[in-house]
Amino acid sequence: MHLTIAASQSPEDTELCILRNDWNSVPVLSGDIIHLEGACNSGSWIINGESGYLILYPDLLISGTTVSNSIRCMRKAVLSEKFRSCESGSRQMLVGTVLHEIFQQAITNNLAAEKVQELAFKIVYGPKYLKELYHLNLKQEEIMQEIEGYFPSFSKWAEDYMCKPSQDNQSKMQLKLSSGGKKDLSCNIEITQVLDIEENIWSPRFGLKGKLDVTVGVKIHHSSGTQYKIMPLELKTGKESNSIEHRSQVILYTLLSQERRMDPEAGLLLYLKTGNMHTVPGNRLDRRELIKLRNQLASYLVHNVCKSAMGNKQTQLASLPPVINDSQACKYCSQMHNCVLYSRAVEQQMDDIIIPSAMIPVIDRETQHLKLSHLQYFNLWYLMLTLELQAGEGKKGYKNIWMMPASEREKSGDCIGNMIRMEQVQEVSDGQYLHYFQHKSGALPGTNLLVGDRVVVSGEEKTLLGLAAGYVKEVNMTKVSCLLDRNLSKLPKNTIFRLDHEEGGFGIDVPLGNLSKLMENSSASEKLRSLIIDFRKPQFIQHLSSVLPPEAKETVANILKGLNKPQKQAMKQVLLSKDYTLIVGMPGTGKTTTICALVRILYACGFNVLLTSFTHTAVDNILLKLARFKVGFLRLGRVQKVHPDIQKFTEEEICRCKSIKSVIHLEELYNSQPVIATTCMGVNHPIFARKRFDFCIVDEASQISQPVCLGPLFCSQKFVLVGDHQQLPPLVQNAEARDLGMSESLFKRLEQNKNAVVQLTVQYRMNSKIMSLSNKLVYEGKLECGSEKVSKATVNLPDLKKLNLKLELFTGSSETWLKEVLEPNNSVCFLNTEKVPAPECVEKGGVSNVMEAKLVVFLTSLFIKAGCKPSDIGIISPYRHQLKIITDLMTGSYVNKVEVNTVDKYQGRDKSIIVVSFVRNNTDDNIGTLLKDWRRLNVALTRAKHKLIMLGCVPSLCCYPPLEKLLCHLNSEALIFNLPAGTHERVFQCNLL
DNA sequence: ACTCTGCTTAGAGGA
Repeated sequence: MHLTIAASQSPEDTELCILRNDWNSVPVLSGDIIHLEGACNSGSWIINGESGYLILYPDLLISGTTVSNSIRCMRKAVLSEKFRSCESGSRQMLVGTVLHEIFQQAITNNLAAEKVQELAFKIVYGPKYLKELYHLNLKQEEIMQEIEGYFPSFSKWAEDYMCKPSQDNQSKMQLKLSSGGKKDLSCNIEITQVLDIEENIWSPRFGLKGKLDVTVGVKIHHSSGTQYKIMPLELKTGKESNSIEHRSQVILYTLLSQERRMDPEAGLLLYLKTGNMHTVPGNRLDRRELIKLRNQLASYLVHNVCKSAMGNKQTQLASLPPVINDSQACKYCSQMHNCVLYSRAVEQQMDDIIIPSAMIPVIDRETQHLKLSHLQYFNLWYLMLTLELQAGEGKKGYKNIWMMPASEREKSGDCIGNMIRMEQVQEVSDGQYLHYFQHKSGALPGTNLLVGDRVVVSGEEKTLLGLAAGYVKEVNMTKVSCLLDRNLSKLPKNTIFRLDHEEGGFGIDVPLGNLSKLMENSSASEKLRSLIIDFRKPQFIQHLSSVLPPEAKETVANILKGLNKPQKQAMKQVLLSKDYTLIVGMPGTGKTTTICALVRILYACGFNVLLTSFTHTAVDNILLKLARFKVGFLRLGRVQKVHPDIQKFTEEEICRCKSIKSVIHLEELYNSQPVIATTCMGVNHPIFARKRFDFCIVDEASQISQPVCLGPLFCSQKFVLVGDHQQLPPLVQNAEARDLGMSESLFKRLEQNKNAVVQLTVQYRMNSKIMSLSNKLVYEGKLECGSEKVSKATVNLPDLKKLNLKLELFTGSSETWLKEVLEPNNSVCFLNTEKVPAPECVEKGGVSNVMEAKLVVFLTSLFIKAGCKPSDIGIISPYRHQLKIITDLMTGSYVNKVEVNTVDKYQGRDKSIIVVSFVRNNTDDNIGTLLKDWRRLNVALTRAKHKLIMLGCVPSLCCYPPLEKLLCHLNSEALIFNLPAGTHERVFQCNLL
């Protein structure tokens, strides 16, 4: 096969690459990116059996284990990459992990029998593995007992291979390195140095990544002489199989090692059960076959969708590697469920799929519990998630770490280069090392890096890629501190580092895992399938008396006293539900209060509750309120992301304070509270593998995509979704996925079952004039004010008179609109910028409107002058760019305490005064999609309590149907004020006040 | 046609 290749974009600079022997099976297509290893002679490369490698999509790093697992079944290897969360651990795996750690620590410190015993005790009875032990329902004693059997082999191995071993102890080691003597195979191996533990290597050269158990310095004594090599040492705790898979893993590590140092030419494979060690030469032949395997894997992982043949250009899911014909291997396969599911739901819809005949009955049997509707649901959501993942991958900069120099990446704020390590590295807890970094030249460059962000630490030198990963603990003007997973203190003092912000790296793991779980043959999944996919009518019981325990009646009655009518109705509906309830929380109707009351009532009735939402903020919002009552709760999730006042309720903090070190105590903690709170993504926590809940409450459910929302529902009898589909839906980036319906939340989907819906209509936020806008446009008049006080409330501007006098002095009577805008009784006004003029500016990545921004800042400053607290004012706009301009205008002035944010971010929040900048202003039909969404407009209109001021160009905005409706209404109410031409010029003068 | 939040993520072993 001949390839025309180019190292640059210019078409003249081409070379020829000839693929010989079976290299021509590489699934390479025109336009693909490849990396070549080998020699180039006068513009042509020859890759054949003897020399050269072709690496397909080298920037896709595939792990060593994934490649070696693909030897037996490539389909499984691909599925395991996609359905990561479906790979649940086992007792043997945990034993393996623990033994790895013991050996790794022992080999670096001391392999003496009593020291190993001591170390093992410390590790097994320490806090590190408690969660996994709980997950598997194992006792620490069991693990201890099992691992003790390995220790004699540790000593045996140490005697055989460390500290000048005698020849006779070793059972005939054989190893020949190309760089060594002639036919001298038998040798004696001596480990002289332990250089690293769990060394993390990313190799964009071979398209591989991996973590090396141990990196050792080895002396190879042949009769003809001695050689020294730095080699990977791979540990295995299972049967001494010396299998192809194990050996392949080591061979791949010999490739990875080349990223950091000379070719080791071989690696070592140590079976800890027996203490026997095998040499694994990194032969050209084996390396070549493994790289070809990796290329195939890469091709499958990259091409996960294809355009349908039907000419309608619709994207559809691509087929996976074929099903293998080995029912024995499939019997125990951890991906069996996903394998047959994909075959039935996706591949059997295609024409050209061949399945080994022996496997057909297996696939049928394993999927017989699924109806066509279920398979279609799986297919559609898998496709949409895949499309959306691709949209995200375009932006995420994980490969930028090696593709872009730090200096260039710094410009986007996602990287800081030229860093040096300072002070000591502190081991905060096991596997967490606190590092301090300082810029070589003193001050840090501007950066987006925030506390709690994920970072990857690399050396600026190419050989030190991906040294460690962790979280930012602190950033200030001169230094950054990070909690990293590896201790970097052994590197030379003058090593120069770069810290890269790891964005987006998170895939579609959780939603895909949930989707897979929904298709399982279990009663919980079956119930959810019938409710969610087949729209089975939710059931309700008749009488409260059967759920309400007599002893709880008084408490419940007391809680109900504090609620309004629709809220009470919601409580009743939830208690009566057998399946689910949907609570529509219209703006300002006290969703948080309602959820809080609901939790208290459920607790009083003796139920346990799982409380979730998509974001940490939403979860903590409820907990902040709940903390005032006598309902105990446990908050799961990373402390850094949790609200400071809630941190003391997190698992991590409690475990730290009580220094919990036994599974029994951990289990006690998990069972101690009636309420568990976490984000929807947190459902992979071990607690959910064992605990069941009576109710699950999901807040902001209308903003969560279906497969994500599904997660917490599996471990609960009944669920309550709280949301408002008239507000913003889940964010979907990929247009095709959006068109296929990906932004439909579970809340929206289930809302068609009217009998499950309760609406909260009494609101306490907006005064009647502001409320009436969204009441007219969206809620069909259902909203009502909670009280006369709410209805009549206006903004408090103590210094308004003084300000008005000053304004008159400066502007005379020319700006009458100004007085109207400031007047507290004018709760709603729209300022038409048509005549000003205030044109928009469309740049790549955003839309903005400087003139509008200036007006916004001017108005804001007037309100502050009139005596309004900056924290009572909010500025919102649909466009991020506009916010940036507004913020920049305000920096350094007294206005800068005002919160400026997007409409999307303001959902769920409110302020006394809200200023909305609509931005759009052009004469051509250039229309964005943001303003076409009436839900976004609804959110914008319902954030203000007392005063809502909108700015925009009326004729331009009339292109957007939702805004046209709004403007028409405002016009009929005479709430639109036309700004006279040249307003801005006079505005500048006023700004000098 | 620009709205953004979730995440320890390579390997632990079994047939």
